Amino acid sequence: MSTPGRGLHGRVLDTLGPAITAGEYPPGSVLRTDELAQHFEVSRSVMREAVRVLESMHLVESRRRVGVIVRAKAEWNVYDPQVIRWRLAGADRPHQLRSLTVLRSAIEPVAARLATRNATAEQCAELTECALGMVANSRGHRLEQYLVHDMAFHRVILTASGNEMFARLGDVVAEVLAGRTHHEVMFEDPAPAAVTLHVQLAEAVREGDADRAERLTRAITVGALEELDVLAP
Amino acid sequence: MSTPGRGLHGRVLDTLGPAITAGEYPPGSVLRTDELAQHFEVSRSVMREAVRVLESMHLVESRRRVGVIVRAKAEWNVYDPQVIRWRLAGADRPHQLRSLTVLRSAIEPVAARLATRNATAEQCAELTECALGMVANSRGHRLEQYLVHDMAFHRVILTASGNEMFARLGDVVAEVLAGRTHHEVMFEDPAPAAVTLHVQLAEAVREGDADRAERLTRAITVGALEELDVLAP
DNA sequence: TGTGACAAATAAGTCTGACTTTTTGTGCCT
DNA sequence: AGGCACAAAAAGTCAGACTTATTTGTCACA
Repeated sequence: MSTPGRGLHGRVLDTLGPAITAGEYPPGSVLRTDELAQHFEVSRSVMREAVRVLESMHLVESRRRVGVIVRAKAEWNVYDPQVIRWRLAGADRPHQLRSLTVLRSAIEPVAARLATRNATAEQCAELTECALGMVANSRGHRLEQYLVHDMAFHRVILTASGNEMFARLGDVVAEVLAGRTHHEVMFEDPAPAAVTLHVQLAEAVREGDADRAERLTRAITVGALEELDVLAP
Repeated sequence: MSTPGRGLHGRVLDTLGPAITAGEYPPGSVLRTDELAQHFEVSRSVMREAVRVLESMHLVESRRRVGVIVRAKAEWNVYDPQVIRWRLAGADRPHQLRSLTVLRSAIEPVAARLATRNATAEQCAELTECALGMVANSRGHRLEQYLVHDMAFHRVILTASGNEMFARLGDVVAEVLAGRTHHEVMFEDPAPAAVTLHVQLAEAVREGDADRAERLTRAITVGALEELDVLAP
């Protein structure tokens, strides 16, 4: 996923970013650029670039004569895909996963409703294709293939909504879905009911039935939330 | 609002960021760091820091032997508050405002529902206070004071939801509300119906009536959408 | 004519050292 | 106690030299 190690400063971020988002430095902690540069064995210019990136994510704040101050969690740019990845890779992964699933439950029903108005013929076809792919891989422990189609399905819905803010959540939703398959307990085949819902949703979008599309999507996301409650009570 | 001019690289971003988000450089355009540094009359190190920030926002991509490539709009981190501000300040402000209002219409009803479960006593009190403030300033062209309470109201709802992803949209919603008052045509006092809805919503949250809270919030956001349709058909 | 390897050109990337600027704390003086 | 001047500290800025990856063009060879 993404692009690890695009330059020295990226290498630094790969360890400093997760450390900060994991809460290893309590808010208000002060880091000094020179010390960090020494610690990571990079030049000050490289370290400064890394700090600038952290600053643009609102993870830290750089102040003259003081140093680099770690900001409180409430100020972080939690929609930054990089921040999301770091947090999903860290200790509060379950908490983060829940937050994102709740976000999905708010966004996706509305996106589906909009998709019934804005989806192109190609997008409708793609949707049906994805749904069929899910059906085809819903039995016999073909979880990996199922996941591919599931991620594609939701991405198409979000894109077809025609709202750029929704569309950009495609990566996030994909990450959540992938997380469920890869990290959580997921030995069994997906629930048949969920598969059916996706097929019906593709139908509803194709037919332009906004209410039905919204209702079906709500059912899907409620299912995802309940699944979370079972796994992490 | 935010922090303009936090260093030289910030000054550079203040003009380069808006230029890129305004679409002045078509996707695929190649910028050269050295030329930019000359143009802005800063050293290369400062220019590099600015580029790193743009890169972390996925506005550009830096490639060796090639230069700094402007990414397609679809790749931008459109949830980055800085990007949102730049775009709201630019030419496609109406389009951006609509995207954000649709986002509100998806998020806020769910946030309000959650708030009925998670809001603290203080937050309920604050909510009522804001609603009263809105009532008190709803007549006689006290738009500025009305706005302050309106922004605070929605911020409390989002925070009280207990979901950090929702909470972080407080700034965005505030920006949208402020935009409506300051930039759009807004000579008249707010619609009495809207004011009433806020008062009732504060009530519903206090009483823990989830369905009513969600329904009322939906009414508020639908109102905001209709208002947009009237102003920019 | 096409293809492969090799060389040159290019722009980003990195490092270092010197210098500037802002902020904070301290301690002296009233 | 209050305020003012001075000194220290750390980020910020700059310039220049050097490194490295990548692209592109060329030339020989099949």
